This record gives sequence, C-alpha cells and structure tokens, in this order.
Amino acid sequence: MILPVLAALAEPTRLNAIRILSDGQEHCVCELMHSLGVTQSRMSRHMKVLTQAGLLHARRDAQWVRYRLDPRLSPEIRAVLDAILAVENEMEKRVA
Amino acid sequence: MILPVLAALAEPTRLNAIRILSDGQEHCVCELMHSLGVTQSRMSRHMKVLTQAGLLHARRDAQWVRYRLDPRLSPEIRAVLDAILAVENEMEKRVA
DNA sequence: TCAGGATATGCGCATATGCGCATAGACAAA
DNA sequence: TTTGTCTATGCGCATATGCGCATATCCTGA
Repeated sequence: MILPVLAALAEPTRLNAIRILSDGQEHCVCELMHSLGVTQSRMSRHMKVLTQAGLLHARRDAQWVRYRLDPRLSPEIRAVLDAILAVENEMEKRVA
Repeated sequence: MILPVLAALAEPTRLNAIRILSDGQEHCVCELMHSLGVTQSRMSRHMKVLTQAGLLHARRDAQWVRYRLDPRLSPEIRAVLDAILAVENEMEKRVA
C-alpha cells in the first residue's frame, strides 16, 4: 500500500533521511543523527518507521546498523520517491 | 513545500478524493461524500486540508462548491500525484 | 569477563489529527 | 421572506504521533 509510505515520508526528519539515503549507499544511525541534528532515540525510531513502511533495508554490521533504500523496492514506489525528491530539488533551484 | 502535500495525501479518504479528482473535472462535496461514504462535515474538512496543501481549487457555483485539481499545480507536484496514483493502479492490477 | 560504543525500546507527556454531532452560513426557488 | 439544499465550522472526545529521558540490548576489543 502507498498510504504507509506517504505517512512515513510526511515528516521532515524522515524525508531528509530519505534524501540522504537516496544516494543508494548505506548509512548508519550515528551518521544520520549527526547529519540531521536529532537525538539517537529519535533517529532510531524514525528509521523504524521508514523500514516498516517498506522503504528501507537494515543490515547489522558489527555494532552498527547500516540502512539503505530497500533494493527490492518496486519501480512504482521508487518513482514516487524520485518525484518527491525532484520537487525538493526544484524548490532549491528556485530559491537559489 | 512538499511536506504539507504528503501529509494531506497520507489519509485514505483524501487520497481517494484525489483519485476521483484526478480526472481533471469538477466535483462537489455532496458527490464526493457519497462516493467515498463519509459524512458531510468530514468531507468538507478533508477538502479544506487538500486545498490548504495547495492541491485543489474551489469554486462556488450556486449552492455547490466545485472542487478540482488546482490548474496552477506545478509540474513537479503533478508528477508526484501521477506517481502515487500509478502505484495504486499497479496494485489493483496485481490483485486482479 | 568487562568496558565502551552503537542501536533499540519503555515510559510519560504534549500536541496533532480524525471523528460525530449540532449548528451556522450561503444560495436558489417559491 | 421563508424554506430547503449544500457547505463550513465550533465543540468535545478518542487516538495517533512526536519528543526527551532513561535504560536495555547487541557487539567489539581489551
């Protein structure tokens, strides 16, 4: 369903996390919490929401948990993400 | 901003309303409330949320208020809507 | 086994949001 | 002006959600 995806994305920190993760690489909670300026517990919970919405894949690597966009994401959902991120990029261009 | 748009769409009744309105035609509250099976006050408030998110345009026509997708919607936001509706259509196909 | 870093979660709180009900407001026809 | 239809909104309630704080859990290295 698309609804949980939209609900997950309709929050600033989570949308920013998706923007970072849209590079296709893995990122740990500690990196994201610093980049986005939120507490560790907040970041962890936000990642859980995104994961449960089916957007992310988590992999335990030693004491870290590496998150990345779920490689099994359907092309349709991926298109939604791309369209949303494109809006943000357009807005940035217009501000600049 | 894209965030209010996502928040507005992350609700079943509102997303279904958008689906109906995606035909580009005008629809009144009375029609939508019947189509979607919700009360009049609920429907009116949902339309207000969608309008304030910048997605809809309202036009008073006698005792009716005709809603339609805002014709001034940016191509980027329109692309987001299309991508979201495409996901739903894909899901339907797979169920069928 | 112990210490320390990284992540997840329980808990309580404040706010946001969806809902129904009743009513107000806008408009047309009589 | 009155009546009936359509739409918007005030109000109270229940639930959902975001937050910080503290603590539990998982893992590595000494």
